[in-house]
Amino acid sequence: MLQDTFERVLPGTRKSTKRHILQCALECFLETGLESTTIDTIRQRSDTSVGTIYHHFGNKEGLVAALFFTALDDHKAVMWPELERASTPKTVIEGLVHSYIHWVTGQPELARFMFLARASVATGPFGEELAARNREQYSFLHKWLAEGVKVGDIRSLPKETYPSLLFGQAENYCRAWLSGRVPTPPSDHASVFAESAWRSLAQTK
Amino acid sequence: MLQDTFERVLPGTRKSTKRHILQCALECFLETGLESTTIDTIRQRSDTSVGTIYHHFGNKEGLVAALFFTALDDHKAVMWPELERASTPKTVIEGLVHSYIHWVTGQPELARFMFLARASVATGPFGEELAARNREQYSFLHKWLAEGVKVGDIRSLPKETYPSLLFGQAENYCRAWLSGRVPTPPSDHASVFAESAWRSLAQTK
Amino acid sequence: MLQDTFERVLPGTRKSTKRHILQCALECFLETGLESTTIDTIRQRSDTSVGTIYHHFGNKEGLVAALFFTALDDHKAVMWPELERASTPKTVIEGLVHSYIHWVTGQPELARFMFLARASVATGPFGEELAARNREQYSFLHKWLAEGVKVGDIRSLPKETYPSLLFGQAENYCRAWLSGRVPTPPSDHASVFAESAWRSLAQTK
Amino acid sequence: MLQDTFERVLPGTRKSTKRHILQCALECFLETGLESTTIDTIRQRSDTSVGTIYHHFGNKEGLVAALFFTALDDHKAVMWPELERASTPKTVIEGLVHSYIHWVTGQPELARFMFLARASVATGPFGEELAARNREQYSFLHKWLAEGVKVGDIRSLPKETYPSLLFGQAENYCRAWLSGRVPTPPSDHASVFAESAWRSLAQTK
DNA sequence: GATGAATGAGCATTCATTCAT
DNA sequence: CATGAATGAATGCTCATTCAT
Repeated sequence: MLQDTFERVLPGTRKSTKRHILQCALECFLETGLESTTIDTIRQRSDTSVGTIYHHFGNKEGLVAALFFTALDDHKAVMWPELERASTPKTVIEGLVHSYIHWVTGQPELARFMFLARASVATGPFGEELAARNREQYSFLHKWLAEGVKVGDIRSLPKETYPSLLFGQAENYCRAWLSGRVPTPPSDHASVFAESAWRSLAQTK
Repeated sequence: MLQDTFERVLPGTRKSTKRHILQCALECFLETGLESTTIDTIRQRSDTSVGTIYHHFGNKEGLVAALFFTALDDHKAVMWPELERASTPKTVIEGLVHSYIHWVTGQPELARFMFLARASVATGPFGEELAARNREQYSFLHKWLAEGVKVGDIRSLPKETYPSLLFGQAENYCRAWLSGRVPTPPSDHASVFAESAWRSLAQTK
Repeated sequence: MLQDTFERVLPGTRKSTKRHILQCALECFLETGLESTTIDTIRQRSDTSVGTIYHHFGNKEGLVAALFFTALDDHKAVMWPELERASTPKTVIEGLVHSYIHWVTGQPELARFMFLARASVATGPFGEELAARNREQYSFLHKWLAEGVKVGDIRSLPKETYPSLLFGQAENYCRAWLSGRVPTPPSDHASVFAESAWRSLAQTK
Repeated sequence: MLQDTFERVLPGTRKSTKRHILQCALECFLETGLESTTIDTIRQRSDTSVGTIYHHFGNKEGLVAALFFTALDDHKAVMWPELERASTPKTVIEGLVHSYIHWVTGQPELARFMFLARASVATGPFGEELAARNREQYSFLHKWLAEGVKVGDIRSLPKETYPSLLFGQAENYCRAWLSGRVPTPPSDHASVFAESAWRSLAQTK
């Protein structure tokens, strides 16, 4: 299953070598952590050479970033459509939480890697790119919410609290599941988190 | 202000040297990260010698753990009393969120350090100690919630989702604030998160 | 101007690719040094491929040697004729110094490269070829000087000191100019060095 | 003999380890060249550890610089006194050349190393320090020469040509000797170079 | 001729840790 | 208690060179 992650995620990437290294690196990072994984570990697992790794990714940071943005793209592709589904506010809000949980449950490796690598990527040379993508992603959400506030469906709250109210609970549980602190997959509780998000955001008349 | 953190937190520690090293190490870890901070960096900042550092903390992991459990103790001392305050369920739930946010806002360095070091401590030789403390801490909470469920104040939900529902939103925002992604301190939005937590957990009759 | 160096120096080289690589390699070596210049740097600047570079020059050492001997040929072509000009000893000696300075001033890139690469070439597999060329070049000079000594025009001195007495001062200044330690081009002081060389070598009756 | 170089040159250096590493590094650099000598080569020869080498010198560049400035100090200590010897201009000029040759002949290892490392040091982070020392050193010489010009003993020439006229010939021969191109030590020809320098600089009435 | 992916030995440097003083 | 010289395994990365296409 893990073997196929990048065939699905990066179907355009013909170069099997590059994709293969990404796959192996992901496994190494998840097993051993970002800093503890050495280039040589990845080389052994992927059965290539350090030269090849550097040829394709420049350096370790570049490899991490390539992996991270691949995950981000995949995450985004699952999340976006939800906002555009014409439906009631409740359905959209709950749909967003469901989508988030669906992605994490479907791609636990990529999800864990994103939690693992976010701080590192944000600090490194690709930090600005990451920040830009985040801004772009949330601007859509904020536009949708602003509309909901105007119509009287959504509570009027400080803008910066919305993402936390919407995803905070689900994310917290996903972290716990991904790190093994709780055994039950978030998908089993998706409705709980979806409903709580709606309770948190809904304007009660 | 930062200078006094450990005088308040570790009033018993007479040895100014040890406390001084802890303070300097905290600053280094926050500025440079756990792995990137070297013993020599801490030595320079604290103007001692590597020998002294090893004398007091055994090794780098021990230094991190000392710092982490100091923070955990402080955090716990602020959080616990809340559960014991006799009051309405709503007040207790909201009080817990307020306490959490109060601590993070009052000890941002320690809070950031806890987010920074948790994974490392959990994996290392002090992992079991950390897990035990967590179990102990949450068992009180779960007992209190079970009571609320029985009485009909609290929604009956999977036990493992409660912590996420209670703290997830506040924690998510605190992370964002501590990492600089949002500028407004969580204390400014404490009521929002407190109320949302209550909405998420309250049994609506 | 630099663009044309090899069109003048290597007019026979039809293959513009080869000449282009030589030109780019020269620029790289001068800017970054012999060892610090990598094949990949040259590849980037010349917009070719490593394969092409290796196809034409065998290896890095071969590229350096090709450049060096090109410079040596050019240098020789300017210097030789001077010895054959029928004239007074003074004119010949001064002419040699003038020629040397004229070449360095006219081909500062090649001259700098010769100073840069001589040690490397002398140690490498082309060392013997270089030594042979040097012997050949100086044998003419020594023959001419021996004649001058016999006739009583030139001081009788240890044979091995003549090259140093003749070119040492000019060379020292040229090095200083090429490395930027002095701003005035050697051509401005050519007569000073020419006259001093003659003073050093002339038999005072 | 080589063993004692640094006991004479750095008598104040008590730390035998540091001095020992300097000595071994000098030998390695002379045998193998600056770039081709690896830290590990020096470690093997000095029978210490890489950690110790880095502890004392920071990095390879620092080791080269330490060696270079040690040589420069020694060179300076031999050259300076000559200018202060009250004597005829001819004696001073010839004395300077003799001193130069005497130092090179007496410290061939240090002399070779200076030729080897100068370019590297000049380009690196210690370049400005080197330039400053050179300026200081030559300012004395230029003052002395200016006096000689005023009195009518020394030819009036462009200031920047004097060092080349004075030392160029000797230096050129020393380079040839140190690199093995000529077998006879410069000391055997010291008078030739001293006299030629005087001929080059003397004002002929 | 031209290309560039692949190779892997080799290198400078880092850093936690030890221990004699 | 304090010091800091010494250690050496480990690591990220470089780069000349090869070779299949």
